[in-house]
Amino acid sequence: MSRWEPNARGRLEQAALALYRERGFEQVTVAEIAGRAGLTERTFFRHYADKREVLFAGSAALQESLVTAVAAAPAAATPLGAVVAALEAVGEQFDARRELARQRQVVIEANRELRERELVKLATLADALAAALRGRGVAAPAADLAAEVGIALFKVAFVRWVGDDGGKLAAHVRAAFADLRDGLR
Amino acid sequence: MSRWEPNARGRLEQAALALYRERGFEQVTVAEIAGRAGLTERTFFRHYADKREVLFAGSAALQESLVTAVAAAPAAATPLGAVVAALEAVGEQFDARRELARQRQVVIEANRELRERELVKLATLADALAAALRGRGVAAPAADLAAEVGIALFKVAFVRWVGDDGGKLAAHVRAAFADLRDGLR
DNA sequence: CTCCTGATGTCAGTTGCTGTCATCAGGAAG
DNA sequence: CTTCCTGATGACAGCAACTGACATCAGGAG
Repeated sequence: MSRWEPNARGRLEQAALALYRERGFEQVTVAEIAGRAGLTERTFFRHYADKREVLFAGSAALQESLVTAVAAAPAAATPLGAVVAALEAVGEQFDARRELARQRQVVIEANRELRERELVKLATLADALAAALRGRGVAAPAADLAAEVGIALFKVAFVRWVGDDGGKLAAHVRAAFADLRDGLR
Repeated sequence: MSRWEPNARGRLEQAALALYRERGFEQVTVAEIAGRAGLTERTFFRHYADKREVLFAGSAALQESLVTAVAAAPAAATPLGAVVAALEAVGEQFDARRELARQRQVVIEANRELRERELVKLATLADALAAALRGRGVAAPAADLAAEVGIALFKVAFVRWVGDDGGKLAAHVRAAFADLRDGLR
């Protein structure tokens, strides 16, 4: 038996989401989150760089999945096509945790600093996507553009998915992509 | 003659940019900025909500210009076409202050919190563009998509413009738009 | 002349975040 | 078994961002 309760990070994330939902991000102190998780404030900051980051622990895994999926897209796919395929592929990760994603999104949208942080995560995803595209031989300017537009599609699709009980995220990604094609016709 | 030196905001903005360039955003305290501007820390926070915001004073004017330009686009223009036309129209505002924009961008890119704030400003612009499009009778989903994609084009064009001495921003916007069309062919 | 307004100063306080050192269970090495 | 080391944690002091409350006072309105 180990000296401390296991899964400190998980406890911190749960405590933080619960408290943010109860009273709002600004009304919660880091000391309270740590206390509910049976830890101290100092330990919170050893696991998360700041008070916002605790809500974005999953973004690294998402990025990895996306990059892998881009690399695995058919060789004949266009840059944007590969990105869209990758976005569709990770859709299941969201579908499986619908309720958690919804709660998290409500908290994020209620606070400016959290919206800020989310945008940074999306921009980081765009950078990673662009790098993955370059790895497929796509030239840098085209890779940047496809990645940015892909993230724009994802943002639109995600909003529609959160508001659509039961629908699959991948379907919304495909729909947004189709809308873009139509809009450019 | 008035009681205080005029243009307190302008002095704060100049002092902040100068200090951020000299030592980097994190190494500068708000008290120092205020001191260089002949004011106190408390007064700084009366003009700007936080230490980052002082670098983004111009974004409100930019948003207003963009919204006006979208409203003024030809009635026959597609949603994305109207957004692109608006982006081209505001290009001159940037061309006229090339060096200032460049210095500001160097400071912003050197710091994570500032990059975060910039993304928020761009997202806010996207929201305003979408609203302006709805004002032209564009349905909400198409308006959101055109606005997001328009901002994606702007981000790409801006990066290219900053790295291209002498080129006009509007030209880079047109080029990015053309690239997108080509990529979807 | 008086009163009011608005930009500023002063000061105390909360909290996010960091540096530093102490603690101590359990595994590795002897 | 004893010793040493490692890694996660706690304890504590401190800085700086940001806020609320109250004071100040030049100049305009009346």
